[in-house]
Amino acid sequence: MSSRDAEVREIAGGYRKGEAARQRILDAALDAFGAGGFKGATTRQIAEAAGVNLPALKYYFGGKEGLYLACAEDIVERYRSQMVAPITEALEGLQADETPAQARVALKRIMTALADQLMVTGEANAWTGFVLREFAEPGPAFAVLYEHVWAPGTELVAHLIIRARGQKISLEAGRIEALMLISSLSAFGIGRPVSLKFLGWPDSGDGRFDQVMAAVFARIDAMS
Amino acid sequence: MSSRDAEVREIAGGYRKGEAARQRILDAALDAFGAGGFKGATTRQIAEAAGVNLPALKYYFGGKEGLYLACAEDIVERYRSQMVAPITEALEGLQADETPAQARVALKRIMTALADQLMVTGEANAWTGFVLREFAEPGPAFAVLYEHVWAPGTELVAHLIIRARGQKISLEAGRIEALMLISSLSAFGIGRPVSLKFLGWPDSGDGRFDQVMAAVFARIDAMS
DNA sequence: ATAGAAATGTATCAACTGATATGAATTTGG
DNA sequence: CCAAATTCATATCAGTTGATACATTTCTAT
Repeated sequence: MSSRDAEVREIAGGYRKGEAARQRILDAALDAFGAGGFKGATTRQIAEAAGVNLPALKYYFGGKEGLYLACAEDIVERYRSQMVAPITEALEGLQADETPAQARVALKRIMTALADQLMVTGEANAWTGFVLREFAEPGPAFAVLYEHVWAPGTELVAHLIIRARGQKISLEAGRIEALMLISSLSAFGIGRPVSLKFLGWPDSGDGRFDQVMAAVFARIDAMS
Repeated sequence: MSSRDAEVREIAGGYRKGEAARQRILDAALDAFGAGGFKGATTRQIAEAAGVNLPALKYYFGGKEGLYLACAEDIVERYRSQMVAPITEALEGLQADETPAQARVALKRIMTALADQLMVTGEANAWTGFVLREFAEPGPAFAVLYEHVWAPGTELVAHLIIRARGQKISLEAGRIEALMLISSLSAFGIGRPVSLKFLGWPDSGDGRFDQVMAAVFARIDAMS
């Protein structure tokens, strides 16, 4: 009976006070899971970082696994809220018969928004770490991340690339190029600390972002 | 005193019998650490997979952390043995004043050898997982991997790109391009299972590798 | 073959981890 | 203000993990 309380409470809003705690736990869990993976993060560490006690995790999320899954859903939500605009814009362009040049513009918008999430946003570290670990060894959160974020996003980029190339390459070739274009950003997502060290950059602020995007744009412009 | 036995034995060859066990442990550890990270792998799991008992890990490597570090050194060794040839070849070309076209050829060789390690080699999964996790959250093995593998390899690719572009871009721009070119392979390294699923490929055998390399080559040929 | 070194095996410990039983404190609606 | 639901805190359990003390077996050199 007490094991069902959490689920019930989660669905039916209920009191307002707990929402703050719930969010703090979610944030702390995202950081912890993103840094150390599922097994690398401990519930005690998360609880302490969130400023709550241990049973609160069970109370709000049913347990460690439920918390992990809630993190995945939260990531999907944050991703959606930032990417909806450029994605719908790009989809409209594809349905209309846009020119290769127009497709390149849409592709640049998509990649900029994506790079912004990876490089600039504060929670990026947790975001990328979480997704990457889940992809490296698919777990319970893989399905939701793949279906709602990765697959549609990559497919969209693939179609934009095909359009940018004047429909002269196959769907498969477009998908391969899309995978490589997107994963080339991982150097500044999950691999950011290493890349910054390699470039001798103390931080990734200001013009740094523009320099990286210039390289991405050059790559897109080279699609003929 | 017993804690120093392992180090002594490790340095002075000693008896031959143990080398086989030592190697089995190392292989099992690479798989385990690569799949689950440092905390995700348990010493019992490694010992069982290696067919030895628990204290053997301490006996041969001093403990879990020593084993982890030994894995990093092993990775460096395997990388070196496969990459020495194309790397020295490329270095010689750079010292001679090779043409952009020649630089592109050398670059293709490097990327092919790298992709071969990431995509084809059987132990690739463990390799990429291990390196990636260590880069995501630098631990004790980071230094050796960065200094001996990542930094020199990426710097070489950067110089080749600059040469391929007729010395018309800055060192920094070349480094950024190098980071992105190399990390674009991660889609088929650490992200291989997801990429295969996305492409609808049941496995990554045969012509698959060629298709990916065709995309990489096209990207290199587009450097003008 | 035999002494000593090397390798393996048994048993166990202390710390940590996730989970939860239990109850107190707090908040909400009437 | 009060009863009920919600939120939070204490204490503790059972399982796991890394480590190690200790005994035993196997191997090498002489």
